[in-house]
Amino acid sequence: MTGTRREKSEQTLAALKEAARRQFLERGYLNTKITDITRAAGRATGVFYDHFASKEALLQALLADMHAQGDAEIAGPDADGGGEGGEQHNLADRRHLHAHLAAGWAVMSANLPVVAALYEESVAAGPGSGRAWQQLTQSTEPFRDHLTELREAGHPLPGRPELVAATMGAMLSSLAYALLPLSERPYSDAEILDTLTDLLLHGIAGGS
Amino acid sequence: MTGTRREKSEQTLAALKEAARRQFLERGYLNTKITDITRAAGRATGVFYDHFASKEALLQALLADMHAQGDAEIAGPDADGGGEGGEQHNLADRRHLHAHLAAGWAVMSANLPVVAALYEESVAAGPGSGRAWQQLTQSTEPFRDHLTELREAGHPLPGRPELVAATMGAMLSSLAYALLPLSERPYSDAEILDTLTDLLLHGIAGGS
DNA sequence: GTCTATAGTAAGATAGAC
DNA sequence: GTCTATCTTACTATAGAC
Repeated sequence: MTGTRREKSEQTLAALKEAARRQFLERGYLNTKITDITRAAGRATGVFYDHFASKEALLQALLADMHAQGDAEIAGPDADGGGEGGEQHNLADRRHLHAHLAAGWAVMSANLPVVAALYEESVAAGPGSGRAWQQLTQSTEPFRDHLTELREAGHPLPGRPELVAATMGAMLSSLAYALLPLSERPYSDAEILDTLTDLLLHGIAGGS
Repeated sequence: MTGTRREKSEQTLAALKEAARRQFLERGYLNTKITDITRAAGRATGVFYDHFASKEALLQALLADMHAQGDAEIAGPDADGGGEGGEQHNLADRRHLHAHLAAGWAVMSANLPVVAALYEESVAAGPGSGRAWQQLTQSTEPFRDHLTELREAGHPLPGRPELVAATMGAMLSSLAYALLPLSERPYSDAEILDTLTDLLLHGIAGGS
């Protein structure tokens, strides 16, 4: 019974999504046309609109899939398996900071087509739109909260938590967009994460 | 004698460029159509092609203007007025680092329409193109050189100079694109620069 | 040099057959 | 549900008058 209408539809839906992910990564989200997706999925052009209202709607669906998949927040590994409930997250602790950065990096790495597409979308909205700043503050909320705790615990910070968090996020996402898609990557994930951790923890002056 | 053909042409050229800058900032480079530019300049559509072959060519012209204007390198204030020739640039010194960041920030601020447009262009090229990484390494060459010197002088760094430089550049440019165009800016330039300086110098742990 | 008018192109979106 | 064929729109780019 692989031939019911329902099943065929789901197969097509999945094929479209998978094709879109591939195209978004290869051509970029902005450059990908509806026909690129249907062709890559081996379907006719018209089929697209039986499943999605637009390319933007498709991206939102992919985003929902990503969230449903559990890799919830871009910088919030708080729900990691085995983590004790009330455990303190001290960002000033090297292990914790490294874990946070690694988690964010892993999420972006695993969902690169979607993450990169969202990034392109927010940039394409134009400077005046304010979407870049909006997305930055939204996606770094977990960072900001941890930094606020840190400050309230008496730890001095280089600036207001929201600004520091946004700065860290700008660094992470921008670097991920530049480095992760490369076929010949000049640095390993481990080296990047170590460098980011040390830079954020002790700065240039602090050394490794 | 304000009516020679030559003069009229130059006026139109200038009007087109100025209109383009305004439109790039308001609508974003990618969203700006040729007709948006000519309309904003108060000229007919066809005129555009008498001066530029395409929107990309126009952007290159604006970039050339920016360079010609003297604000040469995005992070190289080495040619600052009054600077002694052989003066050492120690990035690990707070004043020097702050000056470098401030110079880069000022260039971006003064040429925001062009800088933002180039940023949009490199992102729109798509992840697979590698243009994002290319632009990042290119624009942070001065940073990299200074960091290399620092390392050779025995100063420990959080990672390889090129990677650290690219990371700093990613932070700067991404933050500038998000914050500078906002009509109601949540942070002053001074606060941003102080925060960036302290973060890069001593990290989260170091405090201000 | 600049204008108006229009040709050309590419992509989004839909209608109706199967 | 999916296909082919087509309509529509928006923009780029050019031609020719002034």
